[in-house]
Order: sequence, then structure tokens, then C-alpha cells
Amino acid sequence: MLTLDTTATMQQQLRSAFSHWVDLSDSQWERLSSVFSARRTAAREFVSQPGDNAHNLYFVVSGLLRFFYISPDGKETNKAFVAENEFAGPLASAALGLPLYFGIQALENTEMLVAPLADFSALYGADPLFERLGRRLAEQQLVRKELRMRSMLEKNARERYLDFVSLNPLLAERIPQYHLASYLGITEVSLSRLKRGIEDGV
Amino acid sequence: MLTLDTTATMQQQLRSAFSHWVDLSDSQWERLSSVFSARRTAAREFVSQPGDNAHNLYFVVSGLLRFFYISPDGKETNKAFVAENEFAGPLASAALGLPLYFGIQALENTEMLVAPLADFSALYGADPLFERLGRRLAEQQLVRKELRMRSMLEKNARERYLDFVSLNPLLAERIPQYHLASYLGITEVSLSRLKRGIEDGV
DNA sequence: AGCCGATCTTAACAAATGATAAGGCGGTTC
DNA sequence: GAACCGCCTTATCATTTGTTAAGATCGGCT
Repeated sequence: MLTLDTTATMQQQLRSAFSHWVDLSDSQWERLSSVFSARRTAAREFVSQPGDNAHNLYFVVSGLLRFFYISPDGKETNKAFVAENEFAGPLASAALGLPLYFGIQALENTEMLVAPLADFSALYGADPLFERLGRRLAEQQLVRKELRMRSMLEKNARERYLDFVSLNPLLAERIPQYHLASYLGITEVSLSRLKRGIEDGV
Repeated sequence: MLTLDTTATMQQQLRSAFSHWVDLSDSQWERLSSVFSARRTAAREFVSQPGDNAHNLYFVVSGLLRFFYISPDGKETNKAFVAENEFAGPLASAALGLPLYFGIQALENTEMLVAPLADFSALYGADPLFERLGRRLAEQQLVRKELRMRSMLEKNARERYLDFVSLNPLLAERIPQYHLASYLGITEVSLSRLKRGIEDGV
């Protein structure tokens, strides 16, 4: 159970994160923060399932989430990992008005702040600054997807793995190998093989 | 050489395209259209090269452009194809303030309207509607990248090819196979092989 | 007609990755 | 301690994709 004190700390962390994107006055912050509420999830629990009609914007205070697709034949593929101080949300599917097409699972005990995307985007019309915030969040997601897409097109699995570890050394330790393999677009068996080759090569 | 008349037609086409994203008053349209200018490029000509400091937003009036990365060892990889009535621009790299990391080549004789991205984004502060337009363009790019990423992760080359052809039957005819192969993340030899397998299977 | 450049196909072989099955290892639970 | 569970590794074999090289086709140009 969250105490008031804990919630206040989490909100402070959220405000600090937002301040990287836009300058918020106190009243703007008040309005913005009012759409977020705290939520905790234990490791391995599912935060939401594909098909849910719960379009939310997530801010991870502590812990780690994985976002995953499920193909028609039931296979899961990891789309993203989101750790503390990061945002995530279905801006793309919300833009299309589609139901949620991915699921979210906590890989660790996770504290997050959650805003219904409808509430968040309702702010856009209220103040151009929120519109700007929305644009910048979308642009940030664009940057990530762009880099990942390029990596998929230009590099083989071995290079993608080495890049991931070198860019996210701490995160790589926290993600089970079979989830990381799925994120890289290969099987866990193949990743295990790649790692052996890399170690032997040293 | 563009006649006034032709330019007017092109601008009309641009306005119609923008109207899918936001409702523009005449004065808003006037301000917005003032940052665009017409440009023509012959088939096979390069519109810009990686490393250029020319961040532009493109609207293709007629023809076809390909956007491509170049890896350190000089290999080209196609990032996107943009045909008539579509927008494209380095929203991601612009968000990061990075130099342009991809090149653009016309695959057909192409007419386009071009706006320096700095001029376009300068409009954001002038009117929340432009900020909204910017957000929606970013979200649209997000949707495309999302779908493509998912396709790369969940499907093999054969399925990606079939999906592309079935979603873009006309476009597929206009793109040389070796460029399409690069877009799909495989070699032209491999794509040729896949096509044979598909035909034989029929 | 003859040449040439751009595109596509094919073949033969190599390398990368997938599929399946088996087992190991550490931690938790009963 | 025994039985699990989650995770990782290994081996074997099949499939997919890459590499290289050669030739075919088509159009435009001289």
C-alpha cells in the first residue's frame, strides 16, 4: 500500500522527468500530474494484455517492464523494455484509434505512474505546452524506433547483441536472456550460441 | 521549369493532404504554405546525401523517392519509399539535432514541395495548430515504423515480401527488386529466390 | 545493327539462424 | 532432501539467407 509520502516522492520523480521535455509552471504541473495515479506490480505479473481497451501512458518509477506482441499462433515477441525514469505508451495505436495490440509484463517489482491516454491527450487542447509535450514524446519514440529499425536492417544478430550490451550494460544484466533474444529477433538458443562464440573469440 | 499554374496545382494538392491532419483556416494555410517551395528531380538523381545539413520536410506531388542509410563500409539500405501525396522528413534526427544520416534519391521523375524543417518547426510556437500538425506527423511516422518493426520481428522474409506486395500492389511494381530487397532486409538474390518459390508453389 | 547500362535470374557453396530434444544449475517450496 | 520451476546451455540436424560469379533480358543510345 502506498503512503502519501511515497506517492509524493514518485510524483517528484515524474516532474523531474517531464522537465527534460518541457518547462512546466506549477499550475501546469498540477494539471498534468492530476491525470497520473500510482500503481505497483510484482515481478512476473501482467500489467495489461493485448486486446485490453486500456490505453495508458506509463512512467516507470522503479523496476522494469517488458512490452510484447503476440502473433496469431500465440508466440510472444518483445517490443521494448522500459526501466526507471522512462515513459512508454501506445501513442501509435492511440493515433489510429485501434485496440491495444501488445501486452505488458513486469520483469521486476515495479512502481509506476499511470495516466489514461485519453486523459493525457485531452490536455493537448487545454494548453499548447501539453501539445508540445505530446509531440516530443512521440518524437522520442520515433528516435528509438528509428535506431532499432536501422540496427535490424544493417546488422546481424551478433552485432545487435553486442550493441545492446554496450549501450545498456546494466539493463542487459536485468533482462532474462530469452526475453532479450526475442527482442533482438532471434531465439534464445541462437543467442546462447552467439555468446559462446563471442567469449571464445576473446 | 515550373509555371505559376503548375505551382498552384501542387500547392492545392498539399493543402488537400494537410487537411487530412488538421483543419486549416485560410490564414493558417497561407502561413504554412509560405515555407514550402517546389522542386523537381529527374529519375536516379539524388535529392540529398547523408551528412548534408539540409533537414527538409518533403511532400511528394508526383513520382517516387527512396530514403536510404549508408553503413560505414558504404552499403546502402533502404529505409523508406515515399510516393505521391505522402510526407517524409527527418523528424527524429531533427529532434536530436543531429546531421542528416540518410540520403534521398528519386526513383522516378519527381515533383515535390520542400520546407526547411527549421522553418516548419518555427511555426510550432506561432500557433498551437501547427504544433498539433507536427505531433500528428510524428505519430503517423510512429505508426509506420511500429508496423514495420513488428513485421521484421515476427515474420520471415517471404512473409514480409508477400505482405508488402499485398499492401502496396501498385508501389511494388514501381520499385526495382533490388531496392525492395534492401527494404525488406534481404539481398536481391534472396528475394529473387523467394519469388521463384512463391510462383512454383502456386 | 551493335553496344551498354540497369535489372533480374540462376547455380554452387558458405554462413547464420531455427527447431527439437536433452540436460544442467540455482533457487524455492513442500 | 526431494520435487519443482525458471532459466540457460549444448548438440544435432534442417532451413533460411548470404556470397560470389556468371549469364539473361530489356531498352536506350550511337
